[in-house]
Amino acid sequence: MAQISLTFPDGTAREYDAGVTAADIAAGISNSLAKKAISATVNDQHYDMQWPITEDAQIAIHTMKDTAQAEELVRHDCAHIMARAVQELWPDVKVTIGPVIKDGWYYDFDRTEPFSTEDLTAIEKKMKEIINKRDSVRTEIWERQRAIDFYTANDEPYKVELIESIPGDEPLRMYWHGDWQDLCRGPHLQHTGQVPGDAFKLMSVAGAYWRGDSDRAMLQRIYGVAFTGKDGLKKHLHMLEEAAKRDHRKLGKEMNLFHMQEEAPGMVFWHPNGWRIYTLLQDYMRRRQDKGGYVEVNTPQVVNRKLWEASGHWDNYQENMFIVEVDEDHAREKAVNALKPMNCPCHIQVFNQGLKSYRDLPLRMAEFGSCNRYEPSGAMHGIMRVRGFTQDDGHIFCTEAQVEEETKIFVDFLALVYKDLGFENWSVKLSTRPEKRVGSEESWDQAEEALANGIKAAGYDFEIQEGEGAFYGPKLEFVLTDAIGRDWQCGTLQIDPNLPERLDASYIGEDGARHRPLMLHRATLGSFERFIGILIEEHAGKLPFWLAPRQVVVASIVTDANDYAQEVVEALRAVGVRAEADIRNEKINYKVREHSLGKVPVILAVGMKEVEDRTVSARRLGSKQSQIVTIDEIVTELRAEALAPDLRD
RNA sequence: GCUGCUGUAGCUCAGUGGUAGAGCGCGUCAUUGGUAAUGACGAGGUCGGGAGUUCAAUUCUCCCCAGCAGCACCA
Repeated sequence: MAQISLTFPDGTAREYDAGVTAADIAAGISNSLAKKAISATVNDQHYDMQWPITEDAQIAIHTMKDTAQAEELVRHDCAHIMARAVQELWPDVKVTIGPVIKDGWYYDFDRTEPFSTEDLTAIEKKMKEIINKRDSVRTEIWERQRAIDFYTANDEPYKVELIESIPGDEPLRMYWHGDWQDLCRGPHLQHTGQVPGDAFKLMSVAGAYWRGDSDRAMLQRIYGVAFTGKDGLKKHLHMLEEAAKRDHRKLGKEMNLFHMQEEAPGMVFWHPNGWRIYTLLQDYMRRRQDKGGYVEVNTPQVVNRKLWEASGHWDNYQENMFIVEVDEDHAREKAVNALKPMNCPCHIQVFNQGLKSYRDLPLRMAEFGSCNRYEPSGAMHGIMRVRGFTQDDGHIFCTEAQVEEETKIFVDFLALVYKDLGFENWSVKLSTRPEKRVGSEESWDQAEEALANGIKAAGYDFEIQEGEGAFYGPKLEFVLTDAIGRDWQCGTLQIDPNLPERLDASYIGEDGARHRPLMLHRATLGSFERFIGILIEEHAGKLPFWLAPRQVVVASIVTDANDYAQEVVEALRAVGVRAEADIRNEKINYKVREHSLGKVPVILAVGMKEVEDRTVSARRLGSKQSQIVTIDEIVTELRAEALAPDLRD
């Protein structure tokens, strides 16, 4: 038999027969390792203990201490164990797929009856039984047709379909533990007992379409989380609890920022506190955009269908538009209008007024544009996904040659804004040409390259989302993450040669002839609604001082200090700090507690001592300590802090 | 839009086939207190909307609306 040489992490190399498995190797090293081993990394590939190794390789054998590998295996085995538990409890349930995801796994089942909360408990119990059986995991490679015949005979139509959709005719890997069997790439643990029985939990059931296609069967998906030990699970559950406290819907209520109600689903009623944040953010963005060379415009909310027909929205986006029919007296037919779902067609109307020269390009046009989209009911989420929202929208009219430079300028701009607003972690995605698209391959090549180069020039890494671009052009997405780890696209930059064409935008070139400009759709925050939602969650409601709707409360300790409290408030207001007096007949403890819960960043307590000394006792949100300072000192300090980042020196 | 769950006082929630309860908040009074809840008393609800079953529905059934989780969607 041929010999191969395997090199271990400590650098030693050993000779083995070709086809040796990690299990053999571990057994050759020690009994305890053979028991503890869970998998191996062979030349950077994650190997099952049973897989034969046929070539010289670097090898590392893993135990549960190797968290990355262990978590992957535990979660993957949990998926299988859960599927087995479900089929043992309800033998007529059909299995489909069950991948590992962040923190856990899910598995999709086809079952007529819905899974109830009690069912989940029963499944968990059954899973623990299976784990306690310590059934060894066995794997075999099967010919494709044999696998198809097997699943056909076992009445598992989804598995048959899966195999048929796998391209090529390579043999497939089959796995067993006990009598239960699944088609799976692996790797897996050595036996079910290697899954810690106290470190997983089934979290929820929800519907999910077979193969992610809304035209196909709705399956039932069970989500679970799993870790390598029970501390991991405990930490995770605690993290979820903490995240729930940052939820912008909860904080929005607690801080009295906004509300929503049944009569206007997906529309925000901004309260004074929330609207303060909104306008501060808008003022800030306006100043930034002015400095960034944008011209601001404002365009109509209600526009006749003719424009939407010309732009293509009428044919492609109608089901997402609020349509307004007006039955005018004496009119032969009803006037049909739509609330604008996007600002771009209107911006081209502004661009089209008067002849434009190449000297006008790039022309950066901005609008805080209110849009309405009839979003599917299930898509709505707090103020992050709504039907009425305002974009910090902008369209850059430019030539192809200017795209790369404009991209870099925009990314720099966005990075500056995100930094000002306290975001360190955001990611960029480049979505490339989709299957259904317009335009030549060359123009797509050029557009994708320009975006990639622009972002690289700005100094950021990006991830490519193959085929996720708009039908008219590629796009950059700037993604922020909410409290419980859901990603939200906020900023965007999209190249669009299509709309200028459809709406006949042109400029006079150096050569005296008419040319078509390109249009770059871009937004930095995305929408104020979504961004404020993210902002609240990122800061857990404790907004930076300049954005805090209520900045200072001056709380009197005794009634005799009330006038003085009012005087301090006036001194702060005179320099533009948002201050209010709390002279209610309540104890200072009560006032401190209430305003702390209300996330007011600074509480100034004043009693008789402060009245006599002309001082305040200042307390920062989150701090247990207070500090005695003079009125002048606190006014100077807070006045500086109240400035938006772009107004500081 | 799809699957499942939920909807009771301003908020958070308990509860029942015989038209409802707590805590907080709110109002009044007392209290003048030193950095995360002072006390007493009081007001407040067609139990999401509609229909049905029943002597009787907030409770059971159906339809609708909204919210929540996930899926799909987000040119």
